[in-house]
Amino acid sequence: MKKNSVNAVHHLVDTYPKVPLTVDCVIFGFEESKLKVLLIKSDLAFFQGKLSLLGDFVKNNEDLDDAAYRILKERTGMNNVFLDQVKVFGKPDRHPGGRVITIAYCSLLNIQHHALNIHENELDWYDYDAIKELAFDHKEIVDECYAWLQKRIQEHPLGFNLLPDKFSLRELQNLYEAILGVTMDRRNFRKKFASMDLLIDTNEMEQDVSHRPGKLYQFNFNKYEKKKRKWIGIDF
Amino acid sequence: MKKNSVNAVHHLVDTYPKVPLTVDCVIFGFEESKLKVLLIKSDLAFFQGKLSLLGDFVKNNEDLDDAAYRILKERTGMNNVFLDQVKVFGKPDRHPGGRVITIAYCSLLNIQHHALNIHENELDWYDYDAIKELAFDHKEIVDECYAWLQKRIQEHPLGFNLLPDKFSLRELQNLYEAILGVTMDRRNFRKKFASMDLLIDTNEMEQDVSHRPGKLYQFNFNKYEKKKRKWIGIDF
DNA sequence: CTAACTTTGTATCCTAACGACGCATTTGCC
DNA sequence: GGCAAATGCGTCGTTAGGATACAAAGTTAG
Repeated sequence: MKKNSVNAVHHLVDTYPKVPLTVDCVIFGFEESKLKVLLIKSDLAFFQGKLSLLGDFVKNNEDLDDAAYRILKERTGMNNVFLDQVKVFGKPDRHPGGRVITIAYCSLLNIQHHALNIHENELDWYDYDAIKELAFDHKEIVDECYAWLQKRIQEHPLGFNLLPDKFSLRELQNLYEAILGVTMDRRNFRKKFASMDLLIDTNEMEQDVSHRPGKLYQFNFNKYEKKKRKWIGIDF
Repeated sequence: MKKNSVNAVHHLVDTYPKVPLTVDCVIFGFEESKLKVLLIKSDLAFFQGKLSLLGDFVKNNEDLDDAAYRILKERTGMNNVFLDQVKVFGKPDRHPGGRVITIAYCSLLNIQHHALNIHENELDWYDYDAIKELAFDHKEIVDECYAWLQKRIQEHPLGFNLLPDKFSLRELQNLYEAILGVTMDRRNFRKKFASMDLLIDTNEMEQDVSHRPGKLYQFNFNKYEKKKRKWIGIDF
């Protein structure tokens, strides 16, 4: 009875058109006050020379998020990094080899933490601003993820994933300025984050700076809980 | 040369695992101060009796957004409605008939506009609050879309898609209160929208209300342009 | 060593937005 | 006409955000 309906469903599903499914990871980093993206030389001869995102097909019984984490782990050796689904790209002609749907994931990681096995894989960091053209529709994907990041970083403490464990307020501000493409007043920025009460003063100071060193802080992930938006968040 | 590389790519793509791909539409409506969702009795015997979202598989050469628009058109007869991609759901076991990936789209539409062909299709509106269980993982999908809507409606003028062309400020406030699950001060709400200068006074009044009628307004889509967020949008 | 320079860190002032609330006005209903 | 219910307008106090002043700490050039 039940088994019959399951069989019927299986038959139905078998009649569906099927498409290959991939995951592409837009991996952002931050160094020298610049937003970076991790890219690799495309492995397709068709795109000879062009750069592309890190991606792979989704395995048969693999969850989508797991696929994205797997790619990150395989390519960078990193575990436990921030990762979030952003959007699906599925134009019928986006892949030269036939239709391929891809799910874009955005990831943020601390460059210092994984300076490893970069070059052996033809993998490297590129300034986001300098990216002109990529293989497939990857330029479009990167841009969507960047827009997503700009928006998200203002309402959620993601930025800290891009910084070292301990950072100065100036580094934090440089991060925000680089991502949002604006300049802000140093003192108001400080005031803002001080009032949020989410930074831990480590009682350590910057080293190797050629001017007055600033205090180093850590982000207090424990203390953070999503603020309940007051209704008057209505703002458009 | 080029043809060779194209052939090679085709062969590569052919080796990818393939999955059926569907689109599911979460269609919100608003009536009697309540947020509604358009649901249909599942066409699978497996889910006998349970309700499900409006969905269909994506055709071979069909763009994803087009598929979502097609479903809306087919099922509701509506064109030109608001529609946006929200998230992909791809747990390997989310469909009883085998793996099926689905892309959730969120749509908002004015119930008055399409009171048509509802019942002939076993299609009907249900209070969002009363939805307890749905076929597949559709409950989870609806909830994600609802969360998406709550967030989105505060920063983008979507709500007007759920209202008649002409509406009173009370109706507008009821909409926001229903979706955000809060109560707001009537006078501040009025002040807020007045200051935004996006409502056109139609010089008409409500009809058929059992108390003092309010003015009717229209939303001025032309005048709206996305506000540039001041940096200090940082708020978490 | 000292003066000039750079950057950090704290405090103050002003304005605009927001939340709370008072109240007169307009309609329906008895 | 009087009451209830909702609309429409205004005011007041608080607060967050932007601009600016200035002292403190450390580096570099003479």
